[in-house]
Amino acid sequence: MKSNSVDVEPSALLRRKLTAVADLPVSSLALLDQLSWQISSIPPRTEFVAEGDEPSRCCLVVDGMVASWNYTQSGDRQIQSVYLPGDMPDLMSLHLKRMDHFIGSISACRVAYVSHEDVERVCRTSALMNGALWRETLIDAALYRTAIIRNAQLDAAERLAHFLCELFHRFTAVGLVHERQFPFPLSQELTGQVLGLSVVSVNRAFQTLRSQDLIVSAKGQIEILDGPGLETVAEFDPHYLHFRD
Amino acid sequence: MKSNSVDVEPSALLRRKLTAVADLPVSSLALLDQLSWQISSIPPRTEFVAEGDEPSRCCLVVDGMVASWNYTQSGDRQIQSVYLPGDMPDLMSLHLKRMDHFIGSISACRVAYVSHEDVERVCRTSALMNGALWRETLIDAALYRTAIIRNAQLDAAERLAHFLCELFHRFTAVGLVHERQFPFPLSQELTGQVLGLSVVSVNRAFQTLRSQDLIVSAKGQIEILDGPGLETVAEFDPHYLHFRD
DNA sequence: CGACCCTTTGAAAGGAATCAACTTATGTGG
DNA sequence: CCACATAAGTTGATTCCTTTCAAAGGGTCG
Repeated sequence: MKSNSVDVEPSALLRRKLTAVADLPVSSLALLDQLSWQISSIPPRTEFVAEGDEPSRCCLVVDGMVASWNYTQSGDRQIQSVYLPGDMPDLMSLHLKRMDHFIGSISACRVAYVSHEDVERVCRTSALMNGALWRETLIDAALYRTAIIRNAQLDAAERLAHFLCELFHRFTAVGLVHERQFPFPLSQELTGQVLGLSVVSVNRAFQTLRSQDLIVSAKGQIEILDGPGLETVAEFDPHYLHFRD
Repeated sequence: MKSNSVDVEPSALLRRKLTAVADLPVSSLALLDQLSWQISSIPPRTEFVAEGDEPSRCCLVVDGMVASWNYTQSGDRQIQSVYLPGDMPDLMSLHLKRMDHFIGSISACRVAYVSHEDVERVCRTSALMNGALWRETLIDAALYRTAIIRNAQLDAAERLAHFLCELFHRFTAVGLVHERQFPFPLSQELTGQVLGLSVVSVNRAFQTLRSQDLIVSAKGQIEILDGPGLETVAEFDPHYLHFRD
């Protein structure tokens, strides 16, 4: 029986994520066991961190999909990034006191909270862990940079293709891809808010990719039929994800 | 006589920049004097860090304007961000070994190089300095996030207005605004590569802002005639820059 | 079964890209 | 100091992609 959930133990999940990017010694990784987590279940489409907040804790996505966004004056929402299990959407709050954006759930999800104090203690104890967490925030930044390029240089179908390639690689890194399928809980409306497109354009972009037999989408899942083909359409180069291998 | 150059002493410049964002004790800031800098003059429009590089040093912009970019397969260039005096464009190379983008000069400029070793020593010595440098990379990330929103949600003139507001605030923070004027060495072509617009659209966006008496542009300088008006057009909220005050 | 959300489709309107040309600086060498 | 070359800014006309508007299906769930 395949499953889209992962190890519920937050420290183990984080260990896995950090290891996907860099080779850390066991002695450093063991420090993660000193972190005290508090697990919380969150309904779909719920903001749980708001712009202007000054959090005293960070969260780790355990399950489901999380996103960060902002609003324009006309009330439109622009999603900046999505976060998968193993990601820490507000790790930046460790050093930027005031949130400059919102964070919320896309699907129903579970997040694990850890106090800034705990994280800071780990960082002070181990320069390697300090570096590893810093690196996580730098990879987030690399994703943002790539989103800038994606939205500026690619047309609707290419943009969607690129986004799906990114998700495929990121889900693969945390072991959530089964038979070339991964969770895709975003409605076309929300997908549009990620890609800077209207719902109508997203719908037609999906049709384009489906008609080229690149993907199949059904029931909140995406199946990649032709990975290389999709990456060609998207001009996708996974280097910016900074995964090992 | 007004001047657009700043203190040439890199450590002093960096101190000023870090202080614009957080209140650091003198004892921590003194550590910056331990950094050994090597100053280099760079001609305009010169790539000095390439995608794929694995730098062993970081650079600090001393003078002029620097940018980071990538190329599409068709050879188009997309600029991700611009860097002003006091900024460290490749600070991320400290923890991301491989560059996923290019860095180069817009105008003629001077940069000061410092070895990763030196920076790492300062980070190990002081948790506060470690946090301050980490924060710098997080603010870069906040700029990227805002660029995503800017490019997705604003039309041509609004986008340009937003970009100019950002530059105005950032130049102000390092003391390079005189009589509401700041350096703007970007051609309209390059401005388009920042904003995801064609030259023609940039040209018309400038005309729009000028015709509304919001700005004047001349000789590589921008003068803000109506700051509040410009910020209204751009829906600009400076919180994302995370400056103190 | 109906309410609701999401997806899909068609037609029209709009903003930006593209193409092409012209003007205005900047700069170099004869 | 002018002739010429080159880069940057400006303008108009056309094309194209995406948005917007409007409405019709399709699925889910109380």
